[in-house]
Amino acid sequence: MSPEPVSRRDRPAKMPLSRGAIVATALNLLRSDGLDRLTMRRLAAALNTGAASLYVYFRNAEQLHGALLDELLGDVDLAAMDPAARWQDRLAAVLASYAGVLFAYPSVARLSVFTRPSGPNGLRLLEALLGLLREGGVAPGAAAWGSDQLLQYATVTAAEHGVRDEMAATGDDTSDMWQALASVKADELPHVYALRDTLMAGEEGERFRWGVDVLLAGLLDARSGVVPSAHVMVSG
Amino acid sequence: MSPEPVSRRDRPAKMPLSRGAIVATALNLLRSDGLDRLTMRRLAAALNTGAASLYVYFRNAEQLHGALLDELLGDVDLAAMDPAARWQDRLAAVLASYAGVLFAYPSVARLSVFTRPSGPNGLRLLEALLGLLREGGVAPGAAAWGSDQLLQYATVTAAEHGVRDEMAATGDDTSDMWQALASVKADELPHVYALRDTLMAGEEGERFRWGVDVLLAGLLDARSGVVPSAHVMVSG
DNA sequence: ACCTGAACACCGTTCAAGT
DNA sequence: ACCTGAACACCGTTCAAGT
Repeated sequence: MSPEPVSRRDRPAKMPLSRGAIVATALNLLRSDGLDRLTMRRLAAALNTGAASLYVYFRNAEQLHGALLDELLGDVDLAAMDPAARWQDRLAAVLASYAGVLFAYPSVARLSVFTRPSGPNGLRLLEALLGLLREGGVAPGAAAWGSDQLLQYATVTAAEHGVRDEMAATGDDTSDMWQALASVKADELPHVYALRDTLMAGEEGERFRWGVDVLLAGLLDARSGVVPSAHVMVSG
Repeated sequence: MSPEPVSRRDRPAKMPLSRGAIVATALNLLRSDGLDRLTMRRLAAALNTGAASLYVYFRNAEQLHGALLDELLGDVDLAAMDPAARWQDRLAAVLASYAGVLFAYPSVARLSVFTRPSGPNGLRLLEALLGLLREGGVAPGAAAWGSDQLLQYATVTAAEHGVRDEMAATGDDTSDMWQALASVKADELPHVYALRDTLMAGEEGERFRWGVDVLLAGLLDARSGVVPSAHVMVSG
């Protein structure tokens, strides 16, 4: 018998394209090469097809990124702590789990700053946060707006961490901010000068937890803990 | 007499390149075409030269973006209010002025999320914020870390506004989040369902001011208003 | 030192043509 | 309906060669 013809360019046998197969392959490429190298062309090549084929399943690269983000959010632990713990600690743990997922994919964190997670996993995360805030006695309106602020804070913190990582990897480690602070003069910018060490001090996780506590204290504060009443529309 | 030779490709007479000239031209291109179209090649063409010439003055595109950002921050009004007003209101006004500058350059806002403003104008803004927080009685450590959180909040809010603007301009106005919230079922995600209108409600400036107040209340709170003491290094 | 054309190694997206 | 090769209209950065 004659040998079976090998599939094009000697790649593993082609499986049919599908949103799921594309996302799975994209995730692998993301893990191995990072978001910058996850291009439509390279992804298509990994799937043994041409870039044009991807546009049958995703309107554009941005929509693909959104699907990737939600896939990743499936790893967030929504009950990341002893249910007997204080609600604040459980909320911080959920946010830390979310931030941790983004830490593991630094370039995705950067992307997620501008892509509110609206897929099923993103909505589950939102539900968990709202539940914890309501449990803690945060008013409905403040919970709604506050959940957004908390999520935003965690996302940006993770994204900044990712950018720092990339800079370190590039060997571009002399942060402009460090240099700028080092040359500040006491008589020109006295507050910056006095606090120049504290501004950059602290371990990341420690600062993150501190920032979450600031937001929670603010949300519980009597003066800021409610939103303009016209916007509180509790339905259901 | 023979006619004077026109300069290459009939452009205005070439002035010598310099960091200043490059930044000025880049700002014009930014205003007219947006960041996405401000490429090294197009910028060089506007300066009547080749892209390679820009690399004499800027290590790469990112460094150019940083210079652009600091240039823009020169427009931030650091005394944006009656000095007799409450420090909270003055601080909110400074942040609103900062956010306003970014609103005027939506694509730069996106960029500034990952480029801490470390130029002279950025440092002046930081000095103003630290001064106001100290005046309000916020402890040194909390002022240092809190100024970062406030700046981050303003930056991301402006950047999100910019992304929304761009989507509206593209006609891509059916936000994924809106669609997702509309199809949430009461029994699956009860909190999200109950708050689905409030989550997206509110005018941007109103939400922004509310968020600033949450952060300030949190920073003034006795429990979160201090940072781990090991990090408070007041020098000078 | 400063400047440049040309080259290198890529991009996202569209479209006519195939199956 | 799904898939594709080829084309369109671009990118950032480097480098050898010029002035």
